[in-house]
Amino acid sequence: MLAMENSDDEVEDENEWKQDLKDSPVAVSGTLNLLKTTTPAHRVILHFDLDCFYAQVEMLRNPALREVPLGVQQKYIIVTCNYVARQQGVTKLMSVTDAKEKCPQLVLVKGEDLTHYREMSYQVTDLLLSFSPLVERLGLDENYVDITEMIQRRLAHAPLSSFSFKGHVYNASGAAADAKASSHPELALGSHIAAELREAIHSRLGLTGCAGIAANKLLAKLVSGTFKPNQQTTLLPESVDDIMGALNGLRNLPGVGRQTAKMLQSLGLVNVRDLQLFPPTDLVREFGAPTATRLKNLSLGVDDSPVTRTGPPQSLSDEDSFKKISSAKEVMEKSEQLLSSLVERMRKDGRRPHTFRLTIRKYSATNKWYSRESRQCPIPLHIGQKITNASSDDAVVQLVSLAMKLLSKMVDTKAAFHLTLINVCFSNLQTSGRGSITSFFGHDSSPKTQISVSSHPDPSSSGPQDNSSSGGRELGAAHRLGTPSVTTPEKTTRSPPRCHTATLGAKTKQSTSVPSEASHPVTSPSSTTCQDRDDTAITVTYPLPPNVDPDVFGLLPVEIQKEILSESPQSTYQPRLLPPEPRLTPLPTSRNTNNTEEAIGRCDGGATPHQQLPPGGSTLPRETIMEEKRLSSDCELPVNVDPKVFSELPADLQMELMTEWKRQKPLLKVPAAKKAARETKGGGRKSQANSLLKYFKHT
DNA sequence: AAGCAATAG
DNA sequence: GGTTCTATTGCTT
Repeated sequence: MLAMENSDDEVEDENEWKQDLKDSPVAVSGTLNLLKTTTPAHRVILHFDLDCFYAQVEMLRNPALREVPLGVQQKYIIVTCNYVARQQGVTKLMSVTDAKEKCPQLVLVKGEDLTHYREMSYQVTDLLLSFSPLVERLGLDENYVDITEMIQRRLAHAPLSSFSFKGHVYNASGAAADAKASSHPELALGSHIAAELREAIHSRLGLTGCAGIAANKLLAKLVSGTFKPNQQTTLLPESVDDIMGALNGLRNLPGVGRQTAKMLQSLGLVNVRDLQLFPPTDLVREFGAPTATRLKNLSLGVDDSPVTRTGPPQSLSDEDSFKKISSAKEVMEKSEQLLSSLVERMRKDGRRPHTFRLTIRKYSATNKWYSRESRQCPIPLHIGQKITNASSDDAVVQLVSLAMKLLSKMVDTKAAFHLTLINVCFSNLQTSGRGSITSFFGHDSSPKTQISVSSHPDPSSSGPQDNSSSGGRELGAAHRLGTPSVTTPEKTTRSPPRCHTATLGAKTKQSTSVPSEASHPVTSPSSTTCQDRDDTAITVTYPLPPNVDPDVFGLLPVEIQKEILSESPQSTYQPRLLPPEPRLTPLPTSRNTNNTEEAIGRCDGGATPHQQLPPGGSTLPRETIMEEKRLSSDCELPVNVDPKVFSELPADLQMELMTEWKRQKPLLKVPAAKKAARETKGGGRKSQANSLLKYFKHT
């Protein structure tokens, strides 16, 4: 990007042009119209992860706990613990009995009530928001921050002199790292910004945490944990391959959960390298093009997903688990408890819920685990009003009766039943017409919206910005509705709420893009139609060189990928558009069924009973799968498609075609694969005589 | 819109 | 392994 600086005479070639368009509306207008401005630049993403969050909050509330081994307990589980306890062998999700065994002096505090954690969590987010508008929450204790703009601003009028890294650099020690600082000025600056944010969070909120600084969310998250308590790590592009390779199993890739890992394992894939090398066509067959592409990219450390601002929550729920509840009366009492607190939370939020859901977990020997079922319904207007308005024990009563109706749709209350969990949930939250809420969520009431740009006063180097100035974004405190601001040192001034975009009512998803007035004299307001944040469109990845499409990238031969990633000569790849290919007739599942037997138990010890694998060649032993790549792929082609011709097509096109052809494949497969795991679902429960209804006249 | 699965912390 | 108490997204009907 610096290279572009002196490129007055440099001709933008088509690819860069297009890339710019996709990359950043702002950069586009700047770049196109005045060549001088810094171009897209690499994104720099910060991942911030609070250290043993619940334990920290408890230690904050009671400082005496800092010196003792502390565990936060929910039911009979230690959900987290401080580092003193960890040194004694206590770990997360350990049972209380095990923990006490390991560490008899362990001090326990109850943590079922998340109120304090939630409040502190939002204070952290709010503090981060005061630095940059692009903050995405992940659970209560993690946040992503897109700090690209902050960096660009500093880079602009910066002491182009010495750059250095704050904190650790992945796979590079002090001296070597410093040498690299000048070749990665954005990341170097990013590391300083990370240090400032951590310091702000420490000094103002008293909390410590880890930060990861990298080119995308995936990498930032992965790197943030490399030095554990209260430290930070920056990942340089040349180390991407290292950090991906260092992952222990595919399960450690964010986005790959248990089920996906299982399916991958059934394909013979157990570590990241396996996935990197696995033939794209086979992956598409198993998962469909979009997921296949995502998985491939994840394995390579490629992630173009934007940091999406997290708004106020889209649902509020309260739940409790227990050994046994088996009577309608107990359900009512429990529901009332839960609803009382939920309604109170809802009232503080200020928005009005329009749908209500009841979720239960039934006990049964076969169905012992993980089956929740739920029923939901609209909330009648008169009940909705009572929630937000005056003290509404009234609302609670009505809601309990609603809950019982929903319950009767799931259990035969006349017969014996056994519940182990109840959850009540408000969703479809709408901001009430011009109320207090409007001012808080005002111009951005949609929970998730992407902000392309903010008109920043520029904090210029440190400290949160003065959010009372321009811009009309008073995001600070946006989430803590009703919570009388606690300890925010610099009280987040809820500035004159100018809800300019009077967007009440239906505002779903859209991108609000505000032209920047800051450093870029935006000149083509019209052309920039920066609504290119559309999910179906081609996505872009920043860590990749400017003219490489990430969707395609994942499908290139590995050598090429690595070459590209190592910043070697530009690939000659040109993004392809779909040719007017005439619709080919779908392959009528002429599946040459698995030409193989099982070979199931492969791949590491097979202690676990592998459920039988999905049909279609995936049951091959791993080596076979690897070797067989090409062959297996063309036997899937429709009869009227020449395999050779097909193989010549660009990989992304292959994927799209294949998805169309076997539109059903993944569909059939997935259920098949999960069948075993989930077959336990008991006999269907039919909605039953509403014996209970008579007790609730309702209205 | 409803219900559920998958993922995550 | 599916604990606890949430919350989000996407698929399917």
